[in-house]
Amino acid sequence: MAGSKAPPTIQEVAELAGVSKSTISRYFSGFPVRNPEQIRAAVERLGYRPNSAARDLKNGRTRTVGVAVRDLADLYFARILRAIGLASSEVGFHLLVADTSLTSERLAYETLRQRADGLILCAPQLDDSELESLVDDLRPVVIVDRLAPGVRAPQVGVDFYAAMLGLIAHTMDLGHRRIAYFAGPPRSWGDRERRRAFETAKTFGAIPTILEAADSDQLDAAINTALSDGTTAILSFDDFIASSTISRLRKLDVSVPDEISVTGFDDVGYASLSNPEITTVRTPLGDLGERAWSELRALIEGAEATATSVLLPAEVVVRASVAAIAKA
Amino acid sequence: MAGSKAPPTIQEVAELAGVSKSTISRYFSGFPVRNPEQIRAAVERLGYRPNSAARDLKNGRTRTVGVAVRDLADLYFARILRAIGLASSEVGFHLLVADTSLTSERLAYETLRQRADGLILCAPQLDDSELESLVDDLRPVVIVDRLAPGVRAPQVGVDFYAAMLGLIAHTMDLGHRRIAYFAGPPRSWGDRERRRAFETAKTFGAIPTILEAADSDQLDAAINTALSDGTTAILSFDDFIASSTISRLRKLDVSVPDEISVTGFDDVGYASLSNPEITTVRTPLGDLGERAWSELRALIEGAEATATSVLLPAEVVVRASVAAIAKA
DNA sequence: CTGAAAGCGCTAACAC
DNA sequence: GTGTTAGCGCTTTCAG
Repeated sequence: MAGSKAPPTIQEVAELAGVSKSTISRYFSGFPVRNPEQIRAAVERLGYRPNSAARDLKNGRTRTVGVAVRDLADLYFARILRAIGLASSEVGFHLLVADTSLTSERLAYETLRQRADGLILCAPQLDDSELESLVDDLRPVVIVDRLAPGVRAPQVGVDFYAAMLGLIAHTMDLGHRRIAYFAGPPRSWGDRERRRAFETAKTFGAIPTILEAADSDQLDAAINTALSDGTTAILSFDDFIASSTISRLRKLDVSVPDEISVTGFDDVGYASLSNPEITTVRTPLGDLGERAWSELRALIEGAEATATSVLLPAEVVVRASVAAIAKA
Repeated sequence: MAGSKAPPTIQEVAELAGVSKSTISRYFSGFPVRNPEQIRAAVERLGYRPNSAARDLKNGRTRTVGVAVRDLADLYFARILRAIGLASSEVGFHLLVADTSLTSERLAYETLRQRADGLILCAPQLDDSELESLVDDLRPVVIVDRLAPGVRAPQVGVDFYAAMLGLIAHTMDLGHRRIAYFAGPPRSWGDRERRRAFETAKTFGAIPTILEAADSDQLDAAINTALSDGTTAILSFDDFIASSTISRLRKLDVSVPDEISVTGFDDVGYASLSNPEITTVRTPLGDLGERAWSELRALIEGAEATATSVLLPAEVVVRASVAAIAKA
C-alpha cells in the first residue's frame, strides 16, 4: 500500500494563507495580491501545484499541441518535432506526441486530439479522401510533408520537386544522362514529388530509371540493375538509402564517385560524415516545424481554416559523391 | 471571427439519445447498456468526443507520462523516447515530451509533472543534491541514463563502464597500449563511467590519455594531440565523435584503421554505414526505454519508491575500424 | 440496467 | 484587492 496522500488543492493553500481560493487563483494568474509572500510560503509548505485538469476544464483549452509522426526514432521527424516543441513552448504550449508506427493513424489522431488544442500530422499516409474526412473532425489541424488537394487545412511541405530537379541538373551538368532514382516509400507524397522531377528531366535529355529501394532487398536488386544497365548516377530518395548504397557498392568494389555517382536527400547527419561526403539536399526541417506551428497557432487562435499550402525551398549541397562522368 | 461552435458535451448526446448522462458515461466505460446502437448514432451525429480534462479531473489521473530529454533531435534520446512511447501506449498512456535544451531542467520537469502521472528524466544534468531534492516533489519519477546515489527513485542505465572495458580489451588484444579516450560531455554520468574504465585499464597495462572532444575545436585539438603522442587507438565517447574523427583523419590523409584505430559507442545508425564500418558498443536504447516505463508504471500503480538501480549490459560490436597494431 | 445528484479543482463574474 | 458563488464536463455513488 502506497502512503501517497492526495495532492493539496487550492483550497488548502487558501486556508493556510488565510485568504480565499480566488486570491490564490489570482496570485497564480499574475494578478496583484495584498500578501504575495504569505501565499508563496503556503504554496511552498504544502508543495502545492495547480491541477491542470481542473484548469483545462475550466478554461476550455489544454495549451497542448498534438503531433503525430510515423517514427519517433527517425531523425527526419525528430528534427521537425523538436522545432515544433521549441516554438510552441515559447508560448506556453506542451507537446503531446504519438508514434503511429504500431497503431492505426486514425486512432492515434483521434486520441491525440482529445487532449490537445490542435494537431500537426507529419506525412500522413492515409489517402486523400480518408484524410479529407478525418481532418474535418480533427480541426484545428495542420499537415506537414504532404500536400493533399481538397483537404481544408494548412499544409506545409518542402519543394522536393524543385530540389530534386536541382540535384538532377547538377548531375547532368557533370555529364550524366543515365540516372537511376532509388525510390523511397511508394505512394508517399515525398516520393511522388521526387518522381515528378524525373519526368520533367526527360525533357532536358535525362534518361531516368525508377528503381524501388525502400527496403533492403529492393536496394540490392536496384544496385544490381543500376550496375548492369549503364547507369552513371544514382539519385536516392534520402541520405539513408544513399549511405546504404555507398556502403554496398564499396563491398562490391565499385568506387563512388569514380565509377558511379550517388546523391542523398535531406542532409540529416550522416551525409556530411560519410566517405565520400554525400552530395545531397538540405531539407529545412526546423523551418518546417516552426512554420507548421505558426499555422496551427493561428488556427487555434481562431483563424479560419483554409487549404493554404506552403512549399519551403530546399537547396542542393554539393559535396563529393558526384563526379564528372568518365569519358565513354 | 471564427465560426467554431463549442464541442458537444455528454449531456447533448444524452438528450439526443433519449437517455441520461450516466448511461452515456457507462457506454463509454464499456458497461452494458440497453441501447448501444442508439447511443452510437447520437455520438456519431454530434461528433462527440469525451472531454479528457473533465475526465482527468474526475478520475484524478491523466494517463500521461512526461518525458524530459536534453535534445529531441538526438537519435540516442529519440530511440529511448520511442520505446517509452510504444510501451506506454499499449496500456493507454500518452506521451508528453519536453526538450530541455532551451529551458531550465527544473522548470521543464515541474511543468511536465503538472500534466502527467509520472516522469521519466533522461540523463538529467543537475547535480546529485539538486536532483535529490527535486525528485521528492516530482515523484513518481524514474531516472534514465544516470545513476545518482542518494536519490530515492528507480534509476535505469547502461553499464557503460563494462562496455567500455570490453572495447578497451578488444583494442588491447590487438596490441594497442597507447589509447586515447575522446571524451564527451564533461561531468555527465555517461562520460564519468567511461573514464572509470580507463582507470581500471591502467591495471592491465593500458596507457590511456583523456582528451576532451565534445565540441568541434576540442576535437581538432584532440586529434592533433593523439597524432603526435604515439596514440595508436582512439576510443570515442560516441559514434558521432568517432565518425567526425574518422572524417577529419581522412582529410589529414591518416588511414583508419591502418595507421590509427578508432571506436565509437552506441551504434546509433551511422556506425554501420561508415567507411570503414565502426567498431562500437550496442547500447540497448529500446530496452532502456521499456525498462524505465515499467519501473514508472509500477510506481504509478502505487509501488513504494526506492533507490533501485538497474544497469543494462551492452555488447561490443566488432567491425572494421580497429586493426592490429603495426609492428613497431 | 438506469437516472438523479454530488462533487473533482479551478476560474471568473459579481458584488463588496 | 478580495470573498462568494456558480459552473466547466465528466464519473460515480445511491436508490430505484
